[in-house]
Amino acid sequence: MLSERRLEVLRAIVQDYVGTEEPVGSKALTERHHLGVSPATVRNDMAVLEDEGYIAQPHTSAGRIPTDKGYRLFVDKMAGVKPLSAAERRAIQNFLEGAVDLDDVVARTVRLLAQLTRQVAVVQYPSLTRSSVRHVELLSLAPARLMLVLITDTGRVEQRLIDCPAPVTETVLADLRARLNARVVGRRFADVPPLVQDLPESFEADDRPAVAAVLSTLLETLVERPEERIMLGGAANLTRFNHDFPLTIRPVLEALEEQMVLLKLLGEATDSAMTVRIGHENFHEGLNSTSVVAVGYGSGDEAVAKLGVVGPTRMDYPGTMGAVRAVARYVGQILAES
Amino acid sequence: MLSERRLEVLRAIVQDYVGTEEPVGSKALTERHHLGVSPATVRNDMAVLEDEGYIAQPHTSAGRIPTDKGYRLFVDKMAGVKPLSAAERRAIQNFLEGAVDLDDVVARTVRLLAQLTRQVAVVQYPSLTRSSVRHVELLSLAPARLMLVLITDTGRVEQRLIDCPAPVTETVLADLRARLNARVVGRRFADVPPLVQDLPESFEADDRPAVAAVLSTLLETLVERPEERIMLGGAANLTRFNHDFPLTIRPVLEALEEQMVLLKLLGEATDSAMTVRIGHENFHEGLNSTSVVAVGYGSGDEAVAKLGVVGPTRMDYPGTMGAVRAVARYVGQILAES
DNA sequence: AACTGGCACTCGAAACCGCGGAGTGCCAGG
DNA sequence: CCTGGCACTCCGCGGTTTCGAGTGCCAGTT
Repeated sequence: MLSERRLEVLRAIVQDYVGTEEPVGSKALTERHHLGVSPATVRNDMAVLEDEGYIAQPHTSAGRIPTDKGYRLFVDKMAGVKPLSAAERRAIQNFLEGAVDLDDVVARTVRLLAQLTRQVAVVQYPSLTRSSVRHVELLSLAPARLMLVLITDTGRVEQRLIDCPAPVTETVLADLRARLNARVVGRRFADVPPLVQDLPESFEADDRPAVAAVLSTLLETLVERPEERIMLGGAANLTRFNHDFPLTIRPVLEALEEQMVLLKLLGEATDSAMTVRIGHENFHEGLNSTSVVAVGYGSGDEAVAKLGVVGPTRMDYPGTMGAVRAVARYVGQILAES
Repeated sequence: MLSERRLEVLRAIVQDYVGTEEPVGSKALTERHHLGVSPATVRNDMAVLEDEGYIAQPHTSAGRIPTDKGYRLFVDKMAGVKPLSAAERRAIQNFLEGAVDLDDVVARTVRLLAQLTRQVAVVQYPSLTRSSVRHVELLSLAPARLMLVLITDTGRVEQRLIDCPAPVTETVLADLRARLNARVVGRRFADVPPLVQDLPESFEADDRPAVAAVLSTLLETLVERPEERIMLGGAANLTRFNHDFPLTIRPVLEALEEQMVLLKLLGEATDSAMTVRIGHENFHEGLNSTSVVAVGYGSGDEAVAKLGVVGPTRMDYPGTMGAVRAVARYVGQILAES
């Protein structure tokens, strides 16, 4: 176990390094923080911290920088979540309230997060699988061609084209529309399948194939396509750090273009606890010197999607966590209102 | 006027520079291209080309690189549009045909363009203002709360919430829905306003405010919100060039995050001719060493939106133009089919 | 035992230097 | 009008030097 002062030294190192982006030495430490001990003592502490793997030297006789393990200890034991200022909160609220539809909410959220944290922001669209049906609409575009429009309680709209095996009359369509809505409105997506299974049987034999086609498309949309959409922004912030590396920015940009990677980045945890993944804790090569701060958000009590930021491991964790949490809350509010 | 051979020299310089990314000298030129003259002669030609402003030296006694003006002459007079190989065409077709909805079409198009050109791809969603109405749907979410869903012939779907001043009965709603569709389906957006102006008058006085609310939201969606959405991809390609400059990648990334800038980049020309804007021809600072190749695409004869790529001025213009044009065509086809 | 001042040592970053070579401009001759 | 030759320029590269921040260790103090 590390003594109290050693922890204090680690904290000081993290803070200084985050600020200056340069390895921090014993002398600078004692000057900028009043630790009440001499540089020599700090050096001894540093040697211990290094043995334990919390800090490292880029090369002999340079200052120390925190390791992933060091950052981990920092966020677990020492870093609070810095709340935002009142002004910031108001700005968030105002900015998000101007949104006209779901796309706009997500777009604004991304911008907001990127600006607030000065890092790359990632926002997942409210997931289909965790939300519920507000309305199902069926439109006839041509005699044997329908469009299915699905509206969720989070304001998301999905549409699908359906080619029917046979023409469908308006009356049948209206009938189907009414029954469908009666059964599924208000239901969670996952609960829908059993509720509509027997629907075709209540129609004339001639119409059953068409009804079946509609249902299969509906179920496909609801369940079988967990393809989640994601929006990201603030990529320009990648250039703020990384003075040394087009070398390191490259794989990050590549990773950020992969929807799958982004989804995994945000994590699959369904509860709304904030997760911080640091450096090598990220499974993905090329994200080994980045950290991800993510949290769920939702219109109600439960999270329907996640959002977060990815930045260099040397980030201001308390500040970033504060911003992420605050934005998630406000987005949740906005979604609940619409 | 430049002699035939001087043009040939310019072409050779452009091609070599695009390939090697290094200033090209007279000797290398005569070796790689059989110009039939000696290096000394080429040097004289180069001197002339430099006087005319088509090429420049990074510093005395270095090779030459093309200026923006040089590239301009190159694409105007010398560069054809390199057609894609049959294999590439097939790949495009296959890839785009897998799309399930408009979002997916756009997403796939962006990927495709980025991969094909190895540059940053920009695709504008089919514009609202230039497309026509396929269907208007009205849903009642609560007694005095409606949702308007608008489906365009390009498959785009817009939805809006409407708060009505008074509750609306289902019959009135059905009536309104039917009349609305009868009047506007198949119409271009711009033509809609006069067609619905007198609609409120045909309803009971009690319902007119609600009808008016619906109409105003509809018109707002059709006309007053020319906010276009844009998707981009392939940002990682920015790192392929620019070995020298995180300095130059920064402003580009920033510019690419501004929807407005992107829209202007694609240009406002409504016809489907391809535009190439080179270096300083771009109004925007920070895009001064990038070129933009853009072209309109559409489901029919007329362009409903644009797409293109942005890359370094030293790009393979014929190849890029070929890819952009081909992708635009196939996307047009796909949209027409859906 | 814990802390401190002192000291020799290490090693990267920056400055400096010299050189090779690609490329140029110019000129005189075909 | 083209060409070979020639002197010149300057960048890029590798090696050396210097400088200084920072370290580890030790002996001395509290």
